[in-house]
Amino acid sequence: MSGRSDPVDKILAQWAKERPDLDVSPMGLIGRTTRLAHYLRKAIGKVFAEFGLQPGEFDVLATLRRSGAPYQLSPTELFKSMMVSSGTMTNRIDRLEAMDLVERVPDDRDRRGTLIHLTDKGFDLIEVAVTAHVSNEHRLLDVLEDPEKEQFSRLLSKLLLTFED
Amino acid sequence: MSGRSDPVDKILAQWAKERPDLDVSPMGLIGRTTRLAHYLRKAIGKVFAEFGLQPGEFDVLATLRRSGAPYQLSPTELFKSMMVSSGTMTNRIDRLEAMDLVERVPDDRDRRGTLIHLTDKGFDLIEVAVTAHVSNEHRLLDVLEDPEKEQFSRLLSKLLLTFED
DNA sequence: AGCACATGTCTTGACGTTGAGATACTTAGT
DNA sequence: ACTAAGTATCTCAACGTCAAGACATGTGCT
Repeated sequence: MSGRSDPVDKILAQWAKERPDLDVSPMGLIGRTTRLAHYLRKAIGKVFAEFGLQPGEFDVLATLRRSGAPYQLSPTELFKSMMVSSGTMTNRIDRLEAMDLVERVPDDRDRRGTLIHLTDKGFDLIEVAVTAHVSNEHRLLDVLEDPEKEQFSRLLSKLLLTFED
Repeated sequence: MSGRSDPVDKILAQWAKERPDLDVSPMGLIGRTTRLAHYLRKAIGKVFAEFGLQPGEFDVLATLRRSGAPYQLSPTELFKSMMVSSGTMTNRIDRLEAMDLVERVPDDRDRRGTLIHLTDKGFDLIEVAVTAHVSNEHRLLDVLEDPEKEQFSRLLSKLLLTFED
């Protein structure tokens, strides 16, 4: 059988009673996904806060870090990879620059462009922050067995691919 | 094997190269979840917009509708069930009231309280909006086989329950 | 070369949400 | 009855995000 009931089950039961003409089963899957994302975001954000970072700021530093040496990307590469608007990225970079975690350097190849470069201070910070973050993520997924995690990822990926095209 | 690769796989590969000391596998599951939630939110919001509603406004109307006759709940019941702050709920109710979709009525049993009541206009609107919404949700999950949906829901629920306590 | 269109970044105003606090009312204990 | 703590709702300032547009530079076509 399926496990204990969660709040989403109650919602589905209400709809079944009020609108028996509708098959509201997709609400279960979608509602749980958005709800889970909400909790994950919150739990993960707590760790970021310990390092004085907001989620969006962490994302920028992490993206620069994992891009490898020389740890710099253009604002456009950054905002496209994290699905936010260009204006949002400008603001994030402004804040990170004020904290001396990144710096704007002119792009020699394209005089319209700027490259966002991780400073030494930014590198050191994201290095420890990522370690704590990943450890936290392990903890959050602790209830799932390894095969469950794999299956979960497979299903997520299958659905995700219908959007990423 | 697992299906085609998605953008999250690229992120994991980058981390594997840059930080081989870390087991970043939870990033895969969590990253896909938040990413999926982002796309779902966007795709679902389009349908709401067709009815002149924002996601949060739709949520309020839908919660009132599925609560059954007499279609009224207190602001506190509303904001707690949808995990937003009380201030957010005040704003949403203000907007819905300006559209004549809900009305504030005094609570006889508790003079501090107010009950948010779905107007006839609000009822008629959410009735058609929910129908369109559910149909849209079916479409969004079309790629998944029925057993996959069940498994997906089970895994989501298992993880979700670790937060809802 | 010259011109039209595309691209990169930043600016601006508006929006929804948050969290802290204010106010009014209720409940429970003495 | 009275008081202290709790509850319900709203207010307010701050914040991050977005969408549209401005401006500068780059690219491709004739």
